[in-house]
Amino acid sequence: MQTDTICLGILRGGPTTGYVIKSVLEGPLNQIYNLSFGSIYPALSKLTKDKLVTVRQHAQDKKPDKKVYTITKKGILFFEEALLAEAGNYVRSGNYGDQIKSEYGMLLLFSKYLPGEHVKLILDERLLFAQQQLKLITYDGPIAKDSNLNALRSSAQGKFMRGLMAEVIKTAINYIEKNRKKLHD
Amino acid sequence: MQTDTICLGILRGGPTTGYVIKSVLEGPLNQIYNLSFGSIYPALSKLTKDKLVTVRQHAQDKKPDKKVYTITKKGILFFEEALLAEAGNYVRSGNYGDQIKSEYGMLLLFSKYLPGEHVKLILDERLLFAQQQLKLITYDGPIAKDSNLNALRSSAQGKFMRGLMAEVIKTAINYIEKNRKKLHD
DNA sequence: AACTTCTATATCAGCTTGATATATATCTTG
DNA sequence: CAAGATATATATCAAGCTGATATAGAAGTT
Repeated sequence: MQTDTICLGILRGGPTTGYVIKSVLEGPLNQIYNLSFGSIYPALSKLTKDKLVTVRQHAQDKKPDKKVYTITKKGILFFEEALLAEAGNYVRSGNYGDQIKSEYGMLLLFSKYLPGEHVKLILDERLLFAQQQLKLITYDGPIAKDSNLNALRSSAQGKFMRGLMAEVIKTAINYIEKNRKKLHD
Repeated sequence: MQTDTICLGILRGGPTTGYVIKSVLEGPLNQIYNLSFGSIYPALSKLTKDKLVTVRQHAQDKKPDKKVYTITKKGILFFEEALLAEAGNYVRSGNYGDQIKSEYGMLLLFSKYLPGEHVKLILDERLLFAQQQLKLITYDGPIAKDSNLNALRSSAQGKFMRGLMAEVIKTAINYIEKNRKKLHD
């Protein structure tokens, strides 16, 4: 999905800054997608130039300028057309992620070249990490940050995706616990 | 994981070509990682220059040259050290994939801006695709191609990863079937 | 009081992708 | 059987993305 489309989609939930767009992608939704500032900031500049968003520069006394972006009517139309036009392509992405770079999957595949003790450790750490992720995703308490993230998280779509991710992680944890003996004695 | 390390890891299973390295990554293991030729060929050149692999150029009558790469003793040592050194970093990659670009996840998150009919279609196509993926991963019949892929697929590690992926996909299919009504009426 | 983390924007070398080019062999289908 | 499609095989490159780095004040922690 185009970086532009993703920025517009998040701005559809309300005006916000580039910094917050990144933090939305890094919160409970971090299993789905991520973008670096090096992609977000140029995208917002381009969107501004194309009049799909507007900027209000909050020049605060001593703080650095805070640029709040708002999606325009033109931007809303553009966003919805882009989604419709490209939806078909996204169906064939992996489960869940088409541009997959699973360092961990490769590590396990190659783990036969590692000492058994080390493999044990790697699996222990992994289970811990997975449990942390599960907590992060299923956490339903208040989040400060931004109303934008709240809206996305509590929408029917946000709940659906969080539920899906939680189920997937639980499955993975169970699988590793039951089958790890096959990778080390 | 470095492209170099991945190439070495696959060559650890036996000598082969750049073309086959790509096809190994695209077979039943495609849910874990992928690399383009634009990454693989330069990596193999670099590895050759560093004496971690050697090349035998099979200049066939009319066919284009076939370059078969073999890992050297130096390469084997380098590979195992690299794995050990970096293993800790890979534990904190996502489930499963840290550099996640799930176009589909974003599409579902944004699906509230799409007509219900369209959302229905997207979910139907997705279920079909997931079932295809499941078949590809669980397929246990003979594969021609290369002994390298066969070895990786039938190793304890390969079986473990394929089992994990299969469970995860099954979970996702069940979840979508049970909860899809929340995304369209 | 010192240190760390958070908010906030910006840049850039180096790497990766997806498309494209080239050339032959083999398989498939009307 | 001929035509067309697919598979084998390497290579290149523009466009885009990441991870690191720089900057700087605020707020929280020890």
